[in-house]
Amino acid sequence: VKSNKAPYCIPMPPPNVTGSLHMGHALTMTLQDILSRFERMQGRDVLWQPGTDHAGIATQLVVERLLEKEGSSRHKLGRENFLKRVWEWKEQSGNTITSQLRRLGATPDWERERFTMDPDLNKGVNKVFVQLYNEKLIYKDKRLVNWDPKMHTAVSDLEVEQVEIKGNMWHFKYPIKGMADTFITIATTRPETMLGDTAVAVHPEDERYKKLIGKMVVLPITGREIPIIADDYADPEKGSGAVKITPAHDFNDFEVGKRHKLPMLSILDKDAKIAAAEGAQIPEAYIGLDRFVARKQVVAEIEALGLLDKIEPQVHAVPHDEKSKSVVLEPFLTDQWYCDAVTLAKPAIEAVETGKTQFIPKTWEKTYFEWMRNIQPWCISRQLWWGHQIPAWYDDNGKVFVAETEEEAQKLAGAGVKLTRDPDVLDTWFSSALWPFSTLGWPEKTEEVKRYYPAETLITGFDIIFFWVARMMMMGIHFMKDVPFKKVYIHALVRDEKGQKMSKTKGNVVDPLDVIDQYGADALRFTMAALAAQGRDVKWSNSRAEGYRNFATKLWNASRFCEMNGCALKIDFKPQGNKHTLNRWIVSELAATSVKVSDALKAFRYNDAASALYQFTWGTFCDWYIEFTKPLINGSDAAVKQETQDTTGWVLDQILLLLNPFMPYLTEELHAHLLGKEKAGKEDWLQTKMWPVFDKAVIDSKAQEEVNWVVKLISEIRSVRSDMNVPAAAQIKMQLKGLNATNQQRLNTYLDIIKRLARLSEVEASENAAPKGSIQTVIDEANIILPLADVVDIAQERERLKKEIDKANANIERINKMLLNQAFLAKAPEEVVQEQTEARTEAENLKAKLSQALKQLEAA
RNA sequence: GGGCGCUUAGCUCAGUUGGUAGAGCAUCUCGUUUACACCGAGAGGGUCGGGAGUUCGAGUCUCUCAGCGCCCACCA
Repeated sequence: VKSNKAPYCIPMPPPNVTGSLHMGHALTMTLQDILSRFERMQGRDVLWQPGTDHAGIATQLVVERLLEKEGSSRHKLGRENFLKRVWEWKEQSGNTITSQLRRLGATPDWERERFTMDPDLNKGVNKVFVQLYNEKLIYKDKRLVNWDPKMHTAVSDLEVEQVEIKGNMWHFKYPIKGMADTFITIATTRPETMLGDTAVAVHPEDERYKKLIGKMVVLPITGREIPIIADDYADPEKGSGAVKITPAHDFNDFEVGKRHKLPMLSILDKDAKIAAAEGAQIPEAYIGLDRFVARKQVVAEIEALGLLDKIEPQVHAVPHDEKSKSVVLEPFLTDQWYCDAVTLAKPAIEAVETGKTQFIPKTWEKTYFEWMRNIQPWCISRQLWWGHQIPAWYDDNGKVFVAETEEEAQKLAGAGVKLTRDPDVLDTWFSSALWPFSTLGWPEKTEEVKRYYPAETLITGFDIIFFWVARMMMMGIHFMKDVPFKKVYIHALVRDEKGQKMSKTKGNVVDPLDVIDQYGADALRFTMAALAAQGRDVKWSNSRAEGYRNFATKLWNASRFCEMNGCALKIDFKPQGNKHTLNRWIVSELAATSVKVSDALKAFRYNDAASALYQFTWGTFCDWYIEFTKPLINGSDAAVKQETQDTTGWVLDQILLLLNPFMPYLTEELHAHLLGKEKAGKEDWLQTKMWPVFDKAVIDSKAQEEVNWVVKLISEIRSVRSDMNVPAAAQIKMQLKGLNATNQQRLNTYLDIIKRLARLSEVEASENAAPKGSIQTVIDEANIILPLADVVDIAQERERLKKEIDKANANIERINKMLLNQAFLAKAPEEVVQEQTEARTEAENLKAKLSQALKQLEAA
């Protein structure tokens, strides 16, 4: 704790221990690292809190597969040994991801690394559970859950993926008791569930069935009698208008069943095989059949009974487990622990409404609200072994005692009462929900809790807004009486170049480690920043990465240039002391860039920050400044030479500083180099330096104007030369006609530079008429005349001038359309009118000069 | 069914209060200059998905149509 600095906390979304670095990590961690480094350079006491998540199901699956290969299983091992095995695996392989993060250059506070199943974090989990239980915000309930018949566990609604499957709609005729040859037809996509039907529902207003309400149906196969009930749920428009009700195997039917107090017959076991349910009267032949086998069996028997009305092929959505994909989940009636999310969500919604927590971009708040306002009870128990075992104990009568430890539970139950612990574990997201404070040592009253809660910023992907962000909000507010973070920056997901989600099955996965091998970690990071515009997705592009690798090389070469030309870094260099315009200019441009970059980062506009740095470094510094100053460095004016060398070295170092959050490896290396050291000591590290803030005095707008004119002149000459196919090697003459005093002065000052960069042999400012066979162009008030009598192609020059004149004409016309419009003059702001008027004058001036040049050409 | 978003140069994308459309890559031309060919100089290329509206003025605001994508819910 560096107590003299303002704290800045950013909790790292803990990657799964099972994971290895993928592009999504590379993106999110890069963005977090850039921000962490940036804030550190602002002098903040930054805590970027790292750690890993135990990832219940995922990890258990990994180890179970391992066991399977060994011919063993978790059941053979038993719970205790199995857990031992998982821990062993975690010790060996669990830090793969964190070491990969180091390769990426991520700099969280590694010494504070936490794991969601660390002892102190477990303590927090138990405390939260017990308190919520005592507040009646956690309770046990028998409801339908999505059941995974392979893993034998409840699965979160959020982890259910609806997959479109080609199936059938079977229409069955159910006979009505006491009415010979009268049937009521129902339709179903899951015939086997009919064994558990406990009613048939029709709409109360449905004329077709009104008279049947209250009658009994004799359920085929089982012979059970079930009532025909009236319920709004039955939609007369759908199917036959009559619907079978299977409360224990369908979420809607469950609600209907509750309304009508229907029996709930659970006819499947944990493996989703048909099981004998009390009172269900399922024939012996069905018991133990797999659900899909039973389906065929039921259909066959119904058909044999002559009760099959028809079969229609139909595509319908079937719930699958998001992770394993292959497993069809089953609505299953079980006892589970629930958390009263409805209650907890209220203040969490309010916190975002009042702006205590802000989403960036703001549009994600809608997503958050949408879910939070319709939130369902959160099923927090899982029938797994790997995770936080629920701190609840039962006596022989099934009475439950919830306490943080077994001793306390025993106290509650009374001495001598034999207690058995609830075997279930908590949903992984339960412990992740506590991450912003559990990692700081809560429930202990630590310095860190006081200092770093709430966090300033959370950076994460939109895919876990519900899973994680929302839950942290609920738990944070409930237990800490304050939001867990003030800002949530939601970034997109990384997709491939075609916008497809990366997946192993599609084979379009880009491995960030391969990218690092190929282009370097710095290039990967810079690319991520450059691609991270606040849109929906980040499409990975190898060509972009290649471009930024080139950028790194460019910077490296610039540094080499500095070294070769005596441009060293002087620690006490003061840019405001510069005298030469070029040096004053580059410092001004640098200052402007620095502001752009920090403004962009403060607004999470990483791409803007990246492009400002790219442009300044490559365009302004390398392409112009270094080229401009070569003559100065090789020149005879010792004072100017020294100042230029010092400025060059210093600006390069400032670039390294600004670029350090993005490209930490290269910039540190070059910085050390600039200091003349093989390897820099800690005290020299850029990441410990302050972000440059420039005095306004350093910005010299006159210098900027002046140099911009020179740039424009050179560009103009180069463009014409190229257009007219003047050989690059040819040194030609130039005459400037009509030059005003200011620019004449500038011309003299930069004569050498202009000659060098525009490949000119002689330059003169004179009012003489353009010699025959010249090519001409215009810069502001002056004509640029390049006499090339022997080389120039008159016809080509004529074409070129005409084209330029056309352009000027079009421009004038466009502006006239505005300026001759009374409504525009009346309603547009004065400054816009002014602007356009000036633009017109300029364009007319240009046109006049070009036309004159054309006339001269024709005359010659 | 409800919600969100996207459609801008050949490709991938920027474009923050409405005021003459930008970048990288790709393409084409030319390369003198010992920091750099992972380079330098120059050029071409867009009626901003279609239509309507608001406005003096729309890539930018509103409506509408079309195509694409995502999320949630449902599917007897």
